[in-house]
Amino acid sequence: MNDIDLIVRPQTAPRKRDADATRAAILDAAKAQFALLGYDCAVLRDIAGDAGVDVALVKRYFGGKEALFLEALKASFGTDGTKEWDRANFGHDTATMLAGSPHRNPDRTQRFQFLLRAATSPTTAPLLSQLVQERFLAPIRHWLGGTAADARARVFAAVYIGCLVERLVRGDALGGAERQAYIARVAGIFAALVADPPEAKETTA
Amino acid sequence: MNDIDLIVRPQTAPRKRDADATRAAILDAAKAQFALLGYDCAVLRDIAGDAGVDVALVKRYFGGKEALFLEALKASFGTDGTKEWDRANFGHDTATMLAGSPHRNPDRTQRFQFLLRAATSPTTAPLLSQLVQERFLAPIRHWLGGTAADARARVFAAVYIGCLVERLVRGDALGGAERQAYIARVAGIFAALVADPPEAKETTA
DNA sequence: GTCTATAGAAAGATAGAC
DNA sequence: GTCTATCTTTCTATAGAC
Repeated sequence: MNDIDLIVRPQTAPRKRDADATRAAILDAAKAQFALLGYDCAVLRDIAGDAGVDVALVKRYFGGKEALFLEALKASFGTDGTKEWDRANFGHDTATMLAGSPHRNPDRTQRFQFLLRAATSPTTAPLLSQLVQERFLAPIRHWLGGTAADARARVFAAVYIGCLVERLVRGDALGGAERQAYIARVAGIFAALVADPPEAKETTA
Repeated sequence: MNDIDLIVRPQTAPRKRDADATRAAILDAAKAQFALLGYDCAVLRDIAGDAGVDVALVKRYFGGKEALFLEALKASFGTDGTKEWDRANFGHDTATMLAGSPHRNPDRTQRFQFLLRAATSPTTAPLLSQLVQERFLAPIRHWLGGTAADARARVFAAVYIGCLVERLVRGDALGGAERQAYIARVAGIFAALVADPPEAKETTA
């Protein structure tokens, strides 16, 4: 963040000497790098570099790459929980978010990207299936309620994930009528999943 | 495949000396390894090992890791095209496939896994966005037709991808009533996308 | 608390023997 | 056509100086 310190005093006082700040800086850089590159391609040197410190400190504060990843993982599963979801507007709000550019909500996007990469990396995937169950699928299932809640939660999660993946692949945001149609379709799918009986009509907005 | 040759004649005639067979064996092993581990984690030595040959032959036949990957990529985009999709039963058939275990259709699963890993690897992702547009999204858009075909194609692709990701994360197949509910929901979503007007009712099967 | 220096492993590329 | 041997790079991990 603020590497002016490094330039001004190169050797004598190597850094600000604040353990908590250093730790936090490393963790932030790690979350960003793991989200961007995945566990296997992320490099401790670069993470340390982004945080403005030396690699050795990563070991000092976290013990190693895997431990650092686990810490970043826990932080990225932070509760954007189902608590505050509103049954009436959820579908439309979420669809609007998914139709937009990833840059609109960089923090959320980074967290999702982190989890997607973690889930698709052969090294870290085993760590996730349980966490996904507990902290993603179970809350959705509970929030949805009703009959066949498990199946509906899975479809729900699949659509959500798929839209996010699709958004990552297409870089730019949709616009105009296509955007409106996209939102309407996705909102309709979510609405039908929230409404318990499968005969429920798709609502357009 | 047949490494008895190696055991019987260890040095004198190292292998069967069949260029085409060797090339094909390497390519098959590469497709499997890239699908399983992704570009970054896949190791040429192991690919060669699976094919029953030495690493040096990979260079000889393909030139290097990246060239080998590109070849495997082209092969994995093989046309399971929209040509033979049946408008009436497509939704239900696809949903049934998606509800099953990945082991039911290992070849298709491997191709998808290859593409998913390729799309999420920072190294290979840039190679894909164009190919995805041309050989995945465009055919779907064309097959769907009607109004807002692009938006519908994107939602279609998102649901498809999401279901496949979800299936990869949950290892085991669904069963019983949950399975039926899952199929009904997913089939309904596809049916609504195939039917042009967004006011279309979700059909259960 | 922070950095320098180095060890050790792994993997891609390449040259040359058979 | 196929394999052995080696070079070079890259990254994690660790020990030790300031």
